[in-house]
Amino acid sequence: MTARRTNGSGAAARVRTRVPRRRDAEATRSRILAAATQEFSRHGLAGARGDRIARAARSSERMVYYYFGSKEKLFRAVLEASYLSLQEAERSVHLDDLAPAQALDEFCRFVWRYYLEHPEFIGLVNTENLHRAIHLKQSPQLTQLVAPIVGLLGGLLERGEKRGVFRRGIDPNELYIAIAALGYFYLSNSATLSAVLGRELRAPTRLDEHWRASAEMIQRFVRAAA
Amino acid sequence: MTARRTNGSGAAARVRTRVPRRRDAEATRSRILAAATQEFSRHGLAGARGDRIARAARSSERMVYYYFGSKEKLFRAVLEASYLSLQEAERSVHLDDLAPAQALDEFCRFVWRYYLEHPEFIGLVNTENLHRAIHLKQSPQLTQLVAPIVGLLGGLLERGEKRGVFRRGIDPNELYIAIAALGYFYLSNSATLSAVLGRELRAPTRLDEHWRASAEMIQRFVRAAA
Amino acid sequence: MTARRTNGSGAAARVRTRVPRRRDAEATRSRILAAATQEFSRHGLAGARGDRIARAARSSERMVYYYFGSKEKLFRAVLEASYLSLQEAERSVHLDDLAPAQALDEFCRFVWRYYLEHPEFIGLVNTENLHRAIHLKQSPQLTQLVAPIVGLLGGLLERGEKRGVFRRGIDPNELYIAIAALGYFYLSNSATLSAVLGRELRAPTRLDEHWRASAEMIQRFVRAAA
Amino acid sequence: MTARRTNGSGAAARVRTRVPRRRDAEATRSRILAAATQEFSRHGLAGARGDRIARAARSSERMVYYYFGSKEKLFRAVLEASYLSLQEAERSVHLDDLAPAQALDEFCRFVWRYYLEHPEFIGLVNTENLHRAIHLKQSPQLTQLVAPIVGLLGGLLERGEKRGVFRRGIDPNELYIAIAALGYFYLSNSATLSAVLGRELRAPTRLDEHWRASAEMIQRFVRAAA
DNA sequence: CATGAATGAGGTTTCATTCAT
DNA sequence: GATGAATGAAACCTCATTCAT
Repeated sequence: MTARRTNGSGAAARVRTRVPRRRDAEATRSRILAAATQEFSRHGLAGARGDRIARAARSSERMVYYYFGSKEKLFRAVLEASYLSLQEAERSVHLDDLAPAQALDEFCRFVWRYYLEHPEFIGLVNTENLHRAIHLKQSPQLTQLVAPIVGLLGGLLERGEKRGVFRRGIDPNELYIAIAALGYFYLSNSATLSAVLGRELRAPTRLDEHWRASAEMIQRFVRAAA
Repeated sequence: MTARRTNGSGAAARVRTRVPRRRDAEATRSRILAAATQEFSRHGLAGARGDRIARAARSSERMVYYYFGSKEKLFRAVLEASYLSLQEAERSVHLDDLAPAQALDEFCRFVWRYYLEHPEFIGLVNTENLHRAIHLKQSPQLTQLVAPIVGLLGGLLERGEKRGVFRRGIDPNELYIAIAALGYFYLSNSATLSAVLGRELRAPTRLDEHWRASAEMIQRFVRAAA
Repeated sequence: MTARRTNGSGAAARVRTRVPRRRDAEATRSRILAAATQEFSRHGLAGARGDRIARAARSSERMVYYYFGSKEKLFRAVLEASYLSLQEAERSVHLDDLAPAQALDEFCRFVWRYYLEHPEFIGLVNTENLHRAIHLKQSPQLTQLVAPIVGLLGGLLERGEKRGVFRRGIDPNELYIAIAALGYFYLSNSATLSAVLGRELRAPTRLDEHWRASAEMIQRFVRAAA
Repeated sequence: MTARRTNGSGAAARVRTRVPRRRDAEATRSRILAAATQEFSRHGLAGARGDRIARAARSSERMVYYYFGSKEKLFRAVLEASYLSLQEAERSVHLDDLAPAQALDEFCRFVWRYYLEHPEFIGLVNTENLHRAIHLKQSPQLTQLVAPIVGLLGGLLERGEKRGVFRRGIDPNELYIAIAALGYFYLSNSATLSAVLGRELRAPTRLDEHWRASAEMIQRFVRAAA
């Protein structure tokens, strides 16, 4: 029912003989967080199971409560961590050195790649939307989280507009949503869409085709009339 | 599981015009189905509660099992009914009398409206994607369900192409997905997006703005170069 | 959930146009009884399922209650019918024309054959013993049911004793029990015994061997010392 | 399912001699097992009730699942424990120091006594036979369980044969079955037999008489012709 | 004579969580 | 800091049975 953990991180134990469990505790905590991220993403909040999280984290259910207090608090912790990861990734996006159209393409690619490589993020966000974002609203640090990235887009639009390559009057928020929508929806709904369209949307060629079509759509949307 | 009874006992109906509906199987069944549709959409499969469904249907939990056998089978029935409703609605879309661009606009409007007016559909589809479409795959009648509507789009693209108003080489499947994505994602994720962008996406003006921007994007995507 | 029965026993309907359902009712009743016999025998009283009985009888659960009132009453009816069948079969045993030893052999063979050919009887009796014979005790006609057959055995013992081939002082009741035990136990417990002894007790050769050994044991038990 | 804890915390035991046994896993587990043994024996698998088991074990239904996982697994555990108890008891039978006939008598007495003193065993075995030994077959350790005791009988037969007191050609398996049959059937079916024969088979005198008659029958069966 | 609809009560099982050491 | 034992509440589901026609 509950896994035992032979506490034998040899090296660490040898180095710090007086503070033996310190790092270990942190490690346990983060293994639980990682396991919970997968579990909540794959099964939703109601469908997530404490024992599966404990097992996947090579810890015990008791520890989950020890560190996180309750299932809901654990979910909030997972959600916060996931959004912060996204924000951190976004910070690595630098578009200033590129021509506007190319920069926008780069941005689209970033968003698409992030969703593609972080399926757990999509699952968590869907779950949170099922719950009408109540957990998100409880984490003040997460509100207005996307501001910087939208700011980035806004700057890019302005730059492109000045150079005459982008048309005027495009709302950066709407643009952000459109870019997100084209990638997110495709991946989040690939299972039902594949069934219903009768073709496998996760096939590598299809994924690539979709990203290209999406980027094209975004470009044509912002492009100034020739 | 249980036979349906098309309630057309003409004589009885004539005698008692009030139709007490106490032992009306079809009515009970469909009240349960409607209640379950809401419940599953709002809480997912794992989060849905049998007693809430029973109460909302003004029936008993026992009846739920009498008609549908199990929670999962009930979910499947709900899913089938929802997809069939969509298909039926799609059948009412006629685009042949309109100019291509206008027809495409009409199509976008239809999709957007459907999602807007059927939030329960979005909830169900999200839930089904969480489950990797296992229930959908078990309902053979639902596979290839969207084929007709994609065919419609394909015909439209061809027509526009011939008239020289649409460019060539656009995959109707991709176009369908893009149109769906722009509407679905916005509504499905409005809660988290509102929190994270710091603005209420459900405000009537915003909704309208979004539909307009989406339609514009689709038009620009297919439009032949001037 | 419940089976339909297209009531079309053509011939009967044609012959008696005024009393159309009479025989049908009787037939339904006895199909239910037969189905219940199997079900109770195979699953016990608690494990028996009304819907399985109804389905096997090509009738409905409602009819079961219509004819028998309750599960327990149905069980009693089954039990009574089964014991009466046994009694009837016993009435066909005639031993008077045979030499005592041969007659005893014949008797053993009868008992063995009956158990072998009526596995449902064994199941029912086991079930009734689980319930400490409360149903049997409620059916006054069934008490003292075996009296005649024990009487038969008693007569046989006397006859053999007089001829000097059987020894004295053998209780016919005990003899009856012993004969029953050797056959009943073997068949009733064949599943666990086969598993535990590591050999298939139901193999035709084994069955025959056992009957022979049992008959031999009985003969040696009653035989007068040479 | 859950690890056992051999309750040997010496120090603690020394401090509190009363042994409060409140959080004693092994004790709880075995109380549940004992209660379940009675319940399954008395009511069969389908008729057994979880709440009765919990109450009799002075525990909770929840604990039953904590330790045994499901009703069926609990039944399997009960069955295994019961068969192992029998095997253990059999190990205490030593026949080598007695003359063959006397040893055989001793053996018969042991079997009879075991059944008489372990009515729960008979109930369980009957239940398991109702289920065609599916649980027994799932417990590999229990297959071929009776091998040693049959071996014992085989040795005894050989010994008696050499001394000329037992006749040749007797299958120890058949002999074992016969001995078991005579005792088991009498006790297992005492309720129906009593009703049907019109005499109380459980009366102490009757019990004794039966054991004597059975032993006599076995002796006469194996005895070499004078 | 027959039946589909309905149901209360209770069955087994699972869940998130806390106790006691 | 960590753990195994324990638990109340409620989940899903099944059963024998009755209602209303």
